[in-house]
Amino acid sequence: MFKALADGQRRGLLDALRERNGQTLGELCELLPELTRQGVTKHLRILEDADLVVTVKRGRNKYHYLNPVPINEIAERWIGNYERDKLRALSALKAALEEKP
Amino acid sequence: MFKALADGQRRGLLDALRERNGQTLGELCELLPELTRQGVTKHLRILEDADLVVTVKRGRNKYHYLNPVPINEIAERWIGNYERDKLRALSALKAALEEKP
DNA sequence: TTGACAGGCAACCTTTTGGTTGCCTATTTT
DNA sequence: AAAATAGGCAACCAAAAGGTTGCCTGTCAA
Repeated sequence: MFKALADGQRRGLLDALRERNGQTLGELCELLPELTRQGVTKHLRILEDADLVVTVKRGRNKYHYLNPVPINEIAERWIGNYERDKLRALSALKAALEEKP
Repeated sequence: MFKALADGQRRGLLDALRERNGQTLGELCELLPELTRQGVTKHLRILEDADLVVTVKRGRNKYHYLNPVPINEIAERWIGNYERDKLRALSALKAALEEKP
């Protein structure tokens, strides 16, 4: 899940879907001209496995939709925890840096 | 930055620092007994480069501190954007899935 | 001052990741 | 029915990530 987000081009795909949801593979390929269709497919597969995009196949097309749920989970569970400790960590950091050698 | 967070053991190190801030390399090594000291060092280097931990060297020890700032930035910039579109994306998703083939 | 302790550096190895090419299937369109 | 369109699958390849071993440098304590 973090791994899926760890690649810039994949984040780019998510951004593209955020701008216009429900794009097909071909449309998304146009946004990454430096990659082949299969390269894009692989990235989308990873995003799909991470449940960050969800797809609908209809006819010979496959439409890709952004799924905001798992990102929300990250925000709430992981980042939330660290946020909770934000001030404490910052003050500990400050204290450590201010101690005289 | 996302890459730094993409590894489970690195997230484990951050968790360890969240529990007790300012640990030395040796202490952190005890938390990952399956890795050698140098393995842990490499992970810490990556976290340091990503500015997720900050270190203070004193004497022969090096103390590691969690830096909550970049995580906060992720939460605000990246996740915030997607959050903003959360409802919109969800409804688009729902609409797409409900369309009859 | 000698030895032990904490950590750094560099070379090396293995697996994963990002990407490609080539071919195949299914749906449209004409 | 034929040709074009949209996508899937599998094998292969290069580069990067994760990890190891071996040795070297500082710092503290006996």
